[in-house]
Amino acid sequence: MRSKQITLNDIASKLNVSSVTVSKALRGHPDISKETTKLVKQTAAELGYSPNFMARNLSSRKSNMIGLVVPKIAHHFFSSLIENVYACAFENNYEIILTVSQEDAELEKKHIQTLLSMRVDGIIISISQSTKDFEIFKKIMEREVPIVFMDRIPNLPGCNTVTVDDRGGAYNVINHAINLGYKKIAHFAGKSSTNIGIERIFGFKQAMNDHGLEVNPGWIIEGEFGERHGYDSFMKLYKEKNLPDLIFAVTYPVALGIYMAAREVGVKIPADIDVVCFGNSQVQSFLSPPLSCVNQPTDQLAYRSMELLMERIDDKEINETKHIVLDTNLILRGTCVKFNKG
Amino acid sequence: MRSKQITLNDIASKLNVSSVTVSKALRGHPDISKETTKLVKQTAAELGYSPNFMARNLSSRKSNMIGLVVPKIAHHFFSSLIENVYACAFENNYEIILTVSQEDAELEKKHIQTLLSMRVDGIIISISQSTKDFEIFKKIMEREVPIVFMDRIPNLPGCNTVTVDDRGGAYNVINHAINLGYKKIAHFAGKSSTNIGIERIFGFKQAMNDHGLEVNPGWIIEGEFGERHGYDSFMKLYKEKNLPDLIFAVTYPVALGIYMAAREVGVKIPADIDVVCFGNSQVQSFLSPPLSCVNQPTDQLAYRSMELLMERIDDKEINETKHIVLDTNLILRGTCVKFNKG
DNA sequence: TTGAAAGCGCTAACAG
DNA sequence: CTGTTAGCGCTTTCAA
Repeated sequence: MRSKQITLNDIASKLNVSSVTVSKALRGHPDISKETTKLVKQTAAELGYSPNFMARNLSSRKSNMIGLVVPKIAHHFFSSLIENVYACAFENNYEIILTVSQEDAELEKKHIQTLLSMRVDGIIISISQSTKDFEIFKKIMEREVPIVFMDRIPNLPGCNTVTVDDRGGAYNVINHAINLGYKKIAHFAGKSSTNIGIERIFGFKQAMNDHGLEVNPGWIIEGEFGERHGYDSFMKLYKEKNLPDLIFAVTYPVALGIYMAAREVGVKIPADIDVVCFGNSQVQSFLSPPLSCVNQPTDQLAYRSMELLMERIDDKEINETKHIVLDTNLILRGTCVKFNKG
Repeated sequence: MRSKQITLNDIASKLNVSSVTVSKALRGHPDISKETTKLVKQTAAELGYSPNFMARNLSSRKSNMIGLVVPKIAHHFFSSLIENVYACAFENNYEIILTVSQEDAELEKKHIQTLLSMRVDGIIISISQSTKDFEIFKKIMEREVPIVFMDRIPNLPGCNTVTVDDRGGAYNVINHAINLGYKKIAHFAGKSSTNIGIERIFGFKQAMNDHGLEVNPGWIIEGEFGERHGYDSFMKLYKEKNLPDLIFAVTYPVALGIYMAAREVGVKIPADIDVVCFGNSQVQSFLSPPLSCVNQPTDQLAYRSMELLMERIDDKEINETKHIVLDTNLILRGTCVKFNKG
């Protein structure tokens, strides 16, 4: 197969010049005359030349590739994030090597090793919910491969992060709810081993406290970020006959799980119980009822992460660590807009 | 940065053996004694050796990378497809290089060139809706880089394809609807420049014909695959006071656009007008009303495509072209289950 | 069982 | 402006 691949030498010998000349011409190096450059480019096109990135990267010691590690792909938050990272990378002439950890720490580690082996110029990562061992991140940082943590970050000093103001977002939505009249509020929370889990719980509690409301410990239920958590936790409270007036779901899928469970047992949203969640998605306005949420600026998350990473790739000498925190905003739709009970 | 990277030579000199020995040992080559192998692996681990894939690929002329080109990523159909391709690739020790064409033929072409430059071992592609020039695909096939077309395929002889039975799926759902009593049925169709557009239209027409129903030309509206098409087309018919009893949407996003428009003008689904679409998504059951659809087996699409591609990578001599067509199934939820009008 | 030599395709540094 | 030399880190003969 590779026998058919055209190389610099093929072009060079056809034109009776050296391969170096061809190499330079193809890259538009000012060394080479307009004439030659034009001629070279022309024959390259004719021959269907396709530069071998492997070889190029090997000798130039730059790959123009950025590794991206995410926990999931088939969720709106991440697919939107990914799409934006790709867009920004493309604008800046980088290739993205995307890997998916499936929320599994082991897999994540393997992927990182692969990326390192591919000699990516830098890495952007949203860590999995099960990642507890941060040794590998330390190693990467020691190796001086720039890395930026995006949204899901480890509790590790000295690393560059781009996150959303999870605490503030949670605070705002709960504050809004309380002002509406809600008092019995539950939080189907993320694991407190994750930053987003902790921060959202913190914002929730703080809002409750600021209003002098008691936090029922049974109403903070930690779990994973998927539908299952929402479904199971709702069912648990339902069976205990211990449903609150409002549930604040840590993610959109968790809210979906709540919708599912509520429908199953005939509990009406928002008449009997109300729901709001962290994380937006296009289809939320089509749910019944349309789901209100705390909106995360996924485009900003992606672009700022890329910019920060590129900054570090371009200048390895910078030692300060940056923590970019982005604002959220509340999107009110059919839930969490009116208190329905006496 | 690269100065810190450990190479085969570093390990070799530390152990007073040649780099060849190390190379072989690391790959578990039977040439090398158990002892040496063990020793080598151990020191490699100690030193934090990370093999340089660029170099490896360059000299072995195999990249173990597969290029994947899709039109979109933030849509359930594609993200699910991608996730499954990744899973299958991982099981088979391949890396996926994912690129997103954004439904743009030019971008798609660039991405393909990049993949070729990366010397991927093969390519899986779902072509964009605007791809009209198939020259590049011919070139790839001439170059003997295996390529498999998945779901969105070009009208090009001699290429390997894995698709869903679009025609049959469309036929079945319309047949079901007609049996229910629907007669005035519209199809918000895909562009007839795409295979899935054509096939779904064909299945639609055939079902109508088989039941002796007339196809109103104004009720087949071609367009793109996004929300916009659904919204605009609905509004068009609404303003013309020419709404049918049932709309068959070519994709799930198109159906979503219909929901949006219908709500805006106060047309009730399914009481006033009913909707059904091609393509499933987890959230459809949470829509109001839950949306019925023709389900595509994304896992099968992905796995069969990967298998076919790997087959061609492993044996370049095979000349026959394969066309794998997968069955769909109807998922009935809150729409298209009962005819509501006299 | 090990290693020396050659080369994958390209680029960087330097000479001409 | 163009070319020579050297080498990126690895694997593949082939000889020892």
